[in-house]
Amino acid sequence: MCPLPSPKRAGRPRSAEADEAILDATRAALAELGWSGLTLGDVAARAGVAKTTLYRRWPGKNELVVDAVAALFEEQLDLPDRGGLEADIQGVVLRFAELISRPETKTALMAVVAEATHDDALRLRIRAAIVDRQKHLVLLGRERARERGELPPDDGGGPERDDLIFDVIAGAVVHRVMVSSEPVDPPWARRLARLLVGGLAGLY
Amino acid sequence: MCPLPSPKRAGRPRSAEADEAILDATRAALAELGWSGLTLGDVAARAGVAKTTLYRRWPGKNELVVDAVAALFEEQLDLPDRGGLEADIQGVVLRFAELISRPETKTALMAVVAEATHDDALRLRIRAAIVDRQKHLVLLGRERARERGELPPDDGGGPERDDLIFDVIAGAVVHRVMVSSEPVDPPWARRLARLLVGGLAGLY
Amino acid sequence: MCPLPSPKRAGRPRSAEADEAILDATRAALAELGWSGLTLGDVAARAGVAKTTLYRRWPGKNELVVDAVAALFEEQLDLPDRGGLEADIQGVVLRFAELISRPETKTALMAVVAEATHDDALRLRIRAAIVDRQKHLVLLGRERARERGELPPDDGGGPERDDLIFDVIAGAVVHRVMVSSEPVDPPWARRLARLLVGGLAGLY
Amino acid sequence: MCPLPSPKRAGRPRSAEADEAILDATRAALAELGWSGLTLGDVAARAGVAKTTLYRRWPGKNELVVDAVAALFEEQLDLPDRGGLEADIQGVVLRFAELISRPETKTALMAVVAEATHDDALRLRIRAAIVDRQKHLVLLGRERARERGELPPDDGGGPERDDLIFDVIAGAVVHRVMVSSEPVDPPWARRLARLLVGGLAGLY
DNA sequence: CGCTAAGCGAGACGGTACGTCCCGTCTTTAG
DNA sequence: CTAAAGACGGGACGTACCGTCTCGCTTAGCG
Repeated sequence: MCPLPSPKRAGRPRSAEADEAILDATRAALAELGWSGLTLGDVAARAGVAKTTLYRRWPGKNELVVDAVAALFEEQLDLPDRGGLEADIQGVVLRFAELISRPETKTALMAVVAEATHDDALRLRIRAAIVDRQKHLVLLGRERARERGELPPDDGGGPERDDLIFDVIAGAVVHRVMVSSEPVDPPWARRLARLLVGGLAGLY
Repeated sequence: MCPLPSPKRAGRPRSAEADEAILDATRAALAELGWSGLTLGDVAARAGVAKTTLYRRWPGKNELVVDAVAALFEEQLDLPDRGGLEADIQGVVLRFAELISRPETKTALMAVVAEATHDDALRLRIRAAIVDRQKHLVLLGRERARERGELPPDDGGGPERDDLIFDVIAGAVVHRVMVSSEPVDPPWARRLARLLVGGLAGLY
Repeated sequence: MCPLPSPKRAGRPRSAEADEAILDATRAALAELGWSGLTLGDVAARAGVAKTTLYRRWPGKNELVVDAVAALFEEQLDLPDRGGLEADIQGVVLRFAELISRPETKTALMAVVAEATHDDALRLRIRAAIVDRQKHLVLLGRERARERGELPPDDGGGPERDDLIFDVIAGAVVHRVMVSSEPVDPPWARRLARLLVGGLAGLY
Repeated sequence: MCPLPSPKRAGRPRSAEADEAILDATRAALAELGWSGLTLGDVAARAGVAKTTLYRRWPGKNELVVDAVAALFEEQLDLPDRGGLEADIQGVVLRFAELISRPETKTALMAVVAEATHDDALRLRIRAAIVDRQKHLVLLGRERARERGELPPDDGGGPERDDLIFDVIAGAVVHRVMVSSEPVDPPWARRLARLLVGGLAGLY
């Protein structure tokens, strides 16, 4: 993922345990203290690792947190086929909500996105590690809908439509959780899914 | 607005110019340095004011920034009637996008929301100063649509529907600007509006 | 001595107690830990002071230690008249030895002199704060000897003779204490004094 | 000399080139950076050697520097007979001055002596490697003077007199070079020699 | 002649101190 | 009582070295 030194190196190799311990400690500290309370010295102490070891791998708080959070998104790439577009959307919504409602992601995601407004490299990292993985789920759902005939086949409309539907789903979930501070429960998810299914018909 | 109005006080009164200078300096510093680069000492220096003066009025960075950004939302409460639901939604979307695309809001909004995950008072302040004002626009648009007969009259469905449509609109805009880093231009706004108008029909 | 800001200043004035506490703590830490074990953070903690307070007054370890040690030399400027040149020299020797044999000076003096080989400002500081005060005693003794007629009056021989006798006395004492690690006791001092008195006769 | 000679060892023997390269690099780094700027990592890099190689031979900075400097004193053990006590003293003085005025010795000697105030083993090492070699010269000069009849034969006065004259000569030279920062040139050396010859007459 | 024990380079490791920056509070003088 | 100025105690920062360790690779000598 992030620390990818050249495959064959002289000297003592980096400890893989340390990597894992640091990321675990980061998530724990985030959940406990929040973004602004997160201290790299504290993370190092929790991980039983020297501060230098941490800085050898990540340039700073932002990048570390992105990787720590990204790990949570890593294996969530699949989604059961629920048999219909509306049900699939509802599933995606609940999956998103589950991930971003965890205490460690809730406090971290917005903060790193805020930092990314002044840091292009960070933005790319976030996109590669988190956003694109979420997007994959949305596109997967649309593909299934096409195969089922619920949506017309790809007409070469380009990626704009991808972006629209992804921004709507992800944005709505994030906004509800973070700004409105309301839970994303199955009823809400179903209403959102119904709204989108109804609207998509008119778009294609 | 925010600094405790303290109706009757002895001694030299507080300078009103200072308030404005501080908020202006805060916005300038935000746009220039981003949230994490923002320093209260630096804001005070830009405003030509002592740090004490600043702390006398605001308890900390978070609250100051909320007020500084809220001022931008203050007079944007109205929206011309564009004659139809889809056009009105498009108008709201573009209005939102315009506000949160400014450099000072872009970097600040996400950051304070992130802080608010661990600070209830801050969350209330954000809601009162910013979110509710945005929400007002959305509700205003729905009311007009009802008056025009584009939507059925209020059936007492409660505030859930308000929350859904607001989270969808605001969330989509924020996500496109902040996460996808794509512009919210009239074509995109129109496609979003069409999606929602299509979907709303099925919800009511 | 060292922190001499302009006489009239805005803002809170620097604490004189802090100055004294820092210098005391420095001497204590020196005596306890030696030069290389001395830590500015530790000094600050002993003095009950923040590290920043310390750095606001002194640029680094070297300068702080010079001032801390110099304070010991400050009031040792006088010397009782023992009635004769040899006795006066013996007195000076014992006085020197007493000062540089203290644990805090013993470890510190050589170290700062070593640092001064690469730092001209430090060398000047040492000279002004410590060396010149020692030298004063030596010159005082020679003046008395002239008044007593033990030495011929000043023949305009210039400062070279001052330097010779001072380097010999101070150097011998320092070398015995630091390098030979032998005590400077009255018998040794008397033998040194006799050597010098005998030799001085031939020089003038 | 210093790296444990370990008469019989299995495995690959230690590189003798490395030893020399390390000591050379140490002297170069000392002259360039001074004591406090000297870094074992830097020495290793200059010597083209791994840090481990260095630590396998010396326990630390102090010991390494003592050995590096001592090498300079190693072959300076002899002194031409100048035909008289005063001339011999002058010769010794100039020889000392030459050695301790080099940039690498100037900065190193005082520093290791300062460290030795808290480290007995280091003090012994310094004495054996450096001080005793200097002392040998002084005693050699006195022996010659006795053979010439300039000084009375050894009356069993014990080593105290050795220590006195040695501390005076070495101390004066060191003090002039390090503290007074004045050159030890032939005129100064001659005046010091004359002072001592005159004084010694009265001591014996 | 091939084993084996040590040396060697490289560089990661846990740690300590550094000197700086900012925080939020305080103590001053001036108005 | 406010304001500007600036020192204060405190805490985190990111860096530099320390001295140790773990690697993969020589390199000698002994069996």
